[in-house]
Amino acid sequence: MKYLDIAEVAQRSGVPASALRFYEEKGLIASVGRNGLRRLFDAEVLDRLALIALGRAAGFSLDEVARVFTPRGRPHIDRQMLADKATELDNTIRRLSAMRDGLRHAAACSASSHLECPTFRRLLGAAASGAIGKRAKKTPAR
Amino acid sequence: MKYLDIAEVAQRSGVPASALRFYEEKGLIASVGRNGLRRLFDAEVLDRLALIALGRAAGFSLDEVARVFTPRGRPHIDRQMLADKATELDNTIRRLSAMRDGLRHAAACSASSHLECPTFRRLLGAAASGAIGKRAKKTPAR
DNA sequence: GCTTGACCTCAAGTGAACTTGAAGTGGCAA
DNA sequence: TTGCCACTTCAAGTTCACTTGAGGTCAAGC
Repeated sequence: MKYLDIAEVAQRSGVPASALRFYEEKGLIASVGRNGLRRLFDAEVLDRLALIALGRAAGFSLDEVARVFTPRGRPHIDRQMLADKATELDNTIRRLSAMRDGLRHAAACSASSHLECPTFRRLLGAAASGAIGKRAKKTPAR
Repeated sequence: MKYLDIAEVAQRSGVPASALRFYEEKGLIASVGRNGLRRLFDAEVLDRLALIALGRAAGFSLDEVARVFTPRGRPHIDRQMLADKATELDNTIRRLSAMRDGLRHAAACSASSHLECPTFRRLLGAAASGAIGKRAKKTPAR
């Protein structure tokens, strides 16, 4: 069988070598051996990395991914966990939709100052009260 | 007129005093004077804080809020900026919706291993390819 | 007048997820 | 055999948004 060296995994997965080493240290992935100093990975690691990317995209922290997605060895994913995460995403989506609508309105609104626009003020109130309270964030590009 | 001391602002806005000092240092808010050592704030600061919360909820960093939301003194919000942010939110929402659907499916899917489920693998592919690539994150509760 | 304690400043710490740098190693081409 | 250089390790640095801690001040109540 053909093993992949870290550069190849990095290239195929788009995950930098430094991150791969970091993931290995964290127990998220495992190398199958070495060629001299160099780590060798099984091609399966690519699935694993995809799974990690998926978890991260769904809002799991790396620690959560480590705990939830890979209890031991082969990934064995808890269906309830997935359903819960889906529900959580639903709430996030609802919040963001409200935000988007508010922003859209504010952008189109003709009030001289946004602070005078009732819709904007409602948004403001929601944001202040924490009814929105959470936020959408982009991953630092990678 | 009545000025608010930092504890009052903290209490009314829900933003801890330490964060208020931090915001002042960053130029996001300004105190109008002192009573002895103690900062005094105009009640207007509450609007400002709501605006900051709104910006953060919409995905702006504090630096962005400082630049975009308050070019100088009174907030003067760029409508184009708002529209852009709304569009960005739209994309985020679309991505998250896809994620949610995928998770939902995976949770219900009967394939023995998620890795054998075609829908799950498609999700995996999307996550790996960066088609999803960004993530939703919660603000640390506050 | 004196104590109290909420506020002050400034520096350092936190946590997540990596990246960067310095110094070292070893497989492979010439 | 030599030398290259992509890889290695380990420690420290980075960014964001704050929080925490130590040591200090002062308006107000008794």
